[in-house]
Amino acid sequence: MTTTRGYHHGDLRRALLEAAVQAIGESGPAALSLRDLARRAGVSHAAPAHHFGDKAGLLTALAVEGFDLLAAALDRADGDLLAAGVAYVRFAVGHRAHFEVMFSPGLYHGDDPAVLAARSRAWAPLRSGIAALPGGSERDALAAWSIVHGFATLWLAGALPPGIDPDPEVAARSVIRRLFEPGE
Amino acid sequence: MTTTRGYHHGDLRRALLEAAVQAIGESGPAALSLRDLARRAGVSHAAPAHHFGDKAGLLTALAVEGFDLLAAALDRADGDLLAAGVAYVRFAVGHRAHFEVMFSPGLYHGDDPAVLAARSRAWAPLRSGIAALPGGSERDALAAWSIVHGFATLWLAGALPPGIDPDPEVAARSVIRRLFEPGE
DNA sequence: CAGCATATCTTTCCACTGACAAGATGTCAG
DNA sequence: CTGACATCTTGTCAGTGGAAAGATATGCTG
Repeated sequence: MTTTRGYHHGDLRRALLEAAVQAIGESGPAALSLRDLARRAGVSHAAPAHHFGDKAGLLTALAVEGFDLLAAALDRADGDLLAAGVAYVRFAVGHRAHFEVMFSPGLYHGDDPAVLAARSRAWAPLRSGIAALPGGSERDALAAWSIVHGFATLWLAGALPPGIDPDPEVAARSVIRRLFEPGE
Repeated sequence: MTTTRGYHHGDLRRALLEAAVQAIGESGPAALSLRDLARRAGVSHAAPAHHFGDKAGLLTALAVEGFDLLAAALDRADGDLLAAGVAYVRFAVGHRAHFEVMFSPGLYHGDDPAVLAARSRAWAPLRSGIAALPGGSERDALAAWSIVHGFATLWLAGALPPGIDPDPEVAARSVIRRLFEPGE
């Protein structure tokens, strides 16, 4: 909890973003209510507007934060493509609220400069990891991104058939490896 | 099904579903309004409740319709996995409204029996196509589904980097092939 | 320290939404 | 014709997003 130090609230912006993550985790992005966030933060229902303009503005900030977190997680894989793929899935499962918003462009201002910049920051590590691979092509990068993104999305949607390994990282590792060793 | 014919409206249920597809195509599933659908269909704001109960009920019906459409499209590939993958992407792009709802489980009653049945109908063709492949495993099915679903989702989200083939089917075919011929 | 400009937050208001209840209307069986 | 029923309308309520205008704390300038 942030200290009630400094301004009226302390750091309302941060508090609202954290409340949003929690609320989305409970009921999904569609059911998000600005007034509910304001209640959670202990301020009036109009306070959020000052920081984010409107609901889409708040979700835009959340998307930027998400892309930055994702970029950091992928960077930590340090060129290891399999590790990066697993990190992608780990991020999606561990930061479900961010992830769901990030890839629901109808919810926020996708053409916001901050979003565009953060998005490309997240895309860079995967791209360079592919480029470092012998014979790595644009198509390989697209295939790698598609497979991890698809797996993560299906996992979050609960659309995967039963019988999958209950640990998303284990299941993801197996699926991603399929991209490198098709035979086995 | 329950398509009663020849009442006040004619077939309000159908009209509402089609209006929903159109409205979602314009503004996304989050901005969907039952009252707007009622206006589009020329009925009062409370008429939809009688057919679908509530908003989630309407989206449940839309999801079932979507899974059935998808199952039919995949069946038409007739065991050809590459064709099925392309058909998956074609469905997602061509029936964006259905697709977005289908994989947003927070929006509808995902545990509805009709949904479960339709979902497994859609999953069956891909599964059997994999099984028919020499050495086809559960992991292969998962990888195939992940890659097409991921590509379709990223395409719809507009998250793909520039420079991709503007025709989603062409780009998808190239990516999917990566699963079969990793070398080239 | 004093006074002011500004960022932050509150109060008030409006149009809209989803959901419910009760009544009206068309359709069909007998 | 009549009653039963599904269909649709009207009226209502709490909750929401957003705008406008006022209140208050904070930091800056002198």
